[in-house]
Amino acid sequence: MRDRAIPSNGPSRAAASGEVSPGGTRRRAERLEPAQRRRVILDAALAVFAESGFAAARMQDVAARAGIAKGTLYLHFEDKAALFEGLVRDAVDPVLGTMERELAAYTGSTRDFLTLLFRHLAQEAVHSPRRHIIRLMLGEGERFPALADFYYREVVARGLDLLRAINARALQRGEITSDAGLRFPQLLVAPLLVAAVWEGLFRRTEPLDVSAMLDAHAEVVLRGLGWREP
Amino acid sequence: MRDRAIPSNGPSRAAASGEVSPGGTRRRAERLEPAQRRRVILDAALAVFAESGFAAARMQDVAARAGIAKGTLYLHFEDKAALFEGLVRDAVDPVLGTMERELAAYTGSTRDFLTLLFRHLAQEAVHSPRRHIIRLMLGEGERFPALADFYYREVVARGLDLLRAINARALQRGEITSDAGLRFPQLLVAPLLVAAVWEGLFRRTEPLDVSAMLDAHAEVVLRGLGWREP
Amino acid sequence: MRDRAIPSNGPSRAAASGEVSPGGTRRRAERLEPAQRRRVILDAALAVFAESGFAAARMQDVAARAGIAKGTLYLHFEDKAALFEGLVRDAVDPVLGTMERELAAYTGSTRDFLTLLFRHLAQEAVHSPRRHIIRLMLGEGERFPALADFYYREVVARGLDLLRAINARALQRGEITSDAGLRFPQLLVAPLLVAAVWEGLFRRTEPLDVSAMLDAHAEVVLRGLGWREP
Amino acid sequence: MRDRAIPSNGPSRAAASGEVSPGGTRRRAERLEPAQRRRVILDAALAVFAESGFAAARMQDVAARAGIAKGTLYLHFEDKAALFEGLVRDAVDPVLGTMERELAAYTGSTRDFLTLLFRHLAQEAVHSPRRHIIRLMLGEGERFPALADFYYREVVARGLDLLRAINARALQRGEITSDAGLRFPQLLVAPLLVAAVWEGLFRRTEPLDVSAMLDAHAEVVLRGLGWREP
DNA sequence: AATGAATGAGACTTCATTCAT
DNA sequence: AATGAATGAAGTCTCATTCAT
Repeated sequence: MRDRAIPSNGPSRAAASGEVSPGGTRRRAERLEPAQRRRVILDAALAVFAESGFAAARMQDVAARAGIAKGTLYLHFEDKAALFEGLVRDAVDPVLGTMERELAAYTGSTRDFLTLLFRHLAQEAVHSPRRHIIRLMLGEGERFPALADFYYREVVARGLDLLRAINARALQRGEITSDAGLRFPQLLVAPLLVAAVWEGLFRRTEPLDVSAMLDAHAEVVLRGLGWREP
Repeated sequence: MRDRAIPSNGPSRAAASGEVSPGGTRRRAERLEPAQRRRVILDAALAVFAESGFAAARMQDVAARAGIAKGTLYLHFEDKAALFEGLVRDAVDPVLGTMERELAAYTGSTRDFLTLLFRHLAQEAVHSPRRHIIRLMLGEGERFPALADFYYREVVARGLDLLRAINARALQRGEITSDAGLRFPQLLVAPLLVAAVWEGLFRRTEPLDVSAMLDAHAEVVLRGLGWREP
Repeated sequence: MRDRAIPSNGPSRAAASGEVSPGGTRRRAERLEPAQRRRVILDAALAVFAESGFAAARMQDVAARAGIAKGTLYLHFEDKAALFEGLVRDAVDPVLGTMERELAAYTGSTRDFLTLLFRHLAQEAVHSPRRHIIRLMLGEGERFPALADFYYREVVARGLDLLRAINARALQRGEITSDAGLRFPQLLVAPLLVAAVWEGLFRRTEPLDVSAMLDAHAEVVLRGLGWREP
Repeated sequence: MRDRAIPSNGPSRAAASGEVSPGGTRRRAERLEPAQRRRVILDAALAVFAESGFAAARMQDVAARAGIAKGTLYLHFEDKAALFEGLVRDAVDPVLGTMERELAAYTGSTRDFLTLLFRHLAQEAVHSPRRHIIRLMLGEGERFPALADFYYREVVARGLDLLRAINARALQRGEITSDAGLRFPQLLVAPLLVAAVWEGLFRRTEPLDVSAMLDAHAEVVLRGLGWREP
């Protein structure tokens, strides 16, 4: 067995009798708009890659979960790596764009905006189905440099830019005094990474109240940046 | 079909007799104490698993890097999963124990101790060869729940306890006023996780000055906790 | 270590494109109905297992003899053991059913019926391709208890029941006087086992005239059971 | 796994933790007379080969059961095949020699001698540790032609000769009238083969009263050969 | 477009055999 | 002589990918 140290709980393959009966009962899947079919496949792929990681994920399982035949996958994606890339690229989310636009329009206090942002990002990093993307990047990113680059550009850099903009405005408005968040915007989102990782690894052992932690973080970091009620 | 009444799958004569085949001159590795051999294997395994992740790592590569034959691996580890577990378990480090003892003996300011701690942990998480362990846990941990548990107990829980102790003492001494770090010690180490991940994924795209970031973090978080020079 | 981010282990281009490599011209086998393919595989498996026994048989050889690739075997049988079981189960033959029906319809003398039965069984045990099944069961049966059970139920028990019925009828008709064959029907077929084994082991050293032996057996055993011409 | 369809109940190899600790506690075995050591090894080998057949038997298990190290085996036997051959050759038993001598000296009735012979052979074929040799020959004989020859010469031919001698004398004495046993002495021992096989395969499913069967056989076959109380 | 049987490279693991101690 | 760590060929089984239908 290749690597089934922890057996996946996907569809079991072993007929009890040891005889394998090929030719399942699946009917020919109905023709779908390519874009819709792509959507279905990517959703299935996210689930399977999230459960197994890249190398251990089986194309067969992706196909099964998408309700199509193995061969059909290859009509939409060149190969497994392309599917993985497609998955990550596709999951890059409108959240950032939304927040960028909201920031531009926002007139309220930075404290409130930050609270809003954390809530959005926690949603994204801890509860959305896309939360798995983060773990996948952590685990496989080093072996997909092009993908890490892409992810950096599309997600990380934009996110950090957004945070810098927030900091810059807060400084300019006199809400905070420290430029630490301008120099290292990572400090503002670091707890989100902790939350994402924790949910993946230690949730069962020791649950974490993510919201409370993020509230505490907001409080600490704002005070730490020299927050002064405007 | 060739006669297989007397199969011979022992070491090939050519290899055994010391002939040199072009491109592969490996001799029989010298006999080693089991503990030493184990050490050699684990070092090799760390390198290979770090580079490839669990599923994509090849036992063959581990063996080659350890300078031994494939079969020898299995004299020391039941299978690939056991090797991986052995790797993680073995890498649990004295750093925490050291810091725990140092904290007990430390009489200086919490600020200084925190600075010291960050420097130690950054060393561990960003520069030590064991830094890969963190990424491996991030990537594979969900598929090795027993290992995640172990890692939680031996590393995470102890680390968080240490941080709680630091916070409690600082509060008691009147150095800080907020109990946020007592409730969520994760906030103190979150940037270390960021650093570890960044080095793995984005180092090439956008280097990060980890020391400077950690200094900024210390400054922000201490102020955020209500730091007052004692 | 070579880059394995995008491993390729699909069919090699050379093979897929129909190039001919010297010494191995195998083309992709034509698609077959699962039942037909199964038949082909089992025939090949019988040959290979018969030649080598279970442990020494190679799946590769079964595949080659079936004219398919290794992997195809596993589309039809879970593993090697399942293939072996399928082989034995499948070989359970209509001979017994036929004889059971013939006995019910037979009105001639028991002597004649027994002669007929021996001829049939000798065919089965010494000349049919299924003769190997017997030796396989002898050699491997102890390591496949479920299979031994199955074989007992489907072949041995039914065969002995048939022999008991023959004995009972002969007694009732007054053709014989001894109930030894009723109590130990095994005695009637024991020479068939000898024949099967002899052909496998000593044929080359010392050929055995199976027909003559069975004729002698019929003569001796009938007289021994108290045969009296009806 | 090579073929562990039915796991041997030999010493388990899997440490629960997955870590393998080489360097057992076995002390260096005391020096033994080569002949004695050979004896110990062959006894161990019989047990292991009987349980697993040739291909699936492990030299390691033989060594362990003999209480010696793997390497030591090779001081006494060239290789695995030689060990197997040694096993079979060595197990050729004095029973035949004894019976040959007893026949020469025997003055009683053939019926009594036959009863005695059956009892001896049943002991050999069903209860002695050497009973496994028969199954081994059945299972592996075809792949060890030299061994099958040897076995034929040393056991089968001699046994059949003995039976022919018995028949010849009985005919000459007028105890029987048929020469069927002279032409096919196999008929006399066929039930022993059945007994040996039955014990190996069907004992658990359906026990067989071997003694009673052999008594019935003696009765039937003697009567069948035209037995007349002398 | 969709299917899924067929393919075969390759990974893990086993174990007969060797040989330095 | 005895040992057992070391070796590596070989075997089973997996699964990404292809292609005839």
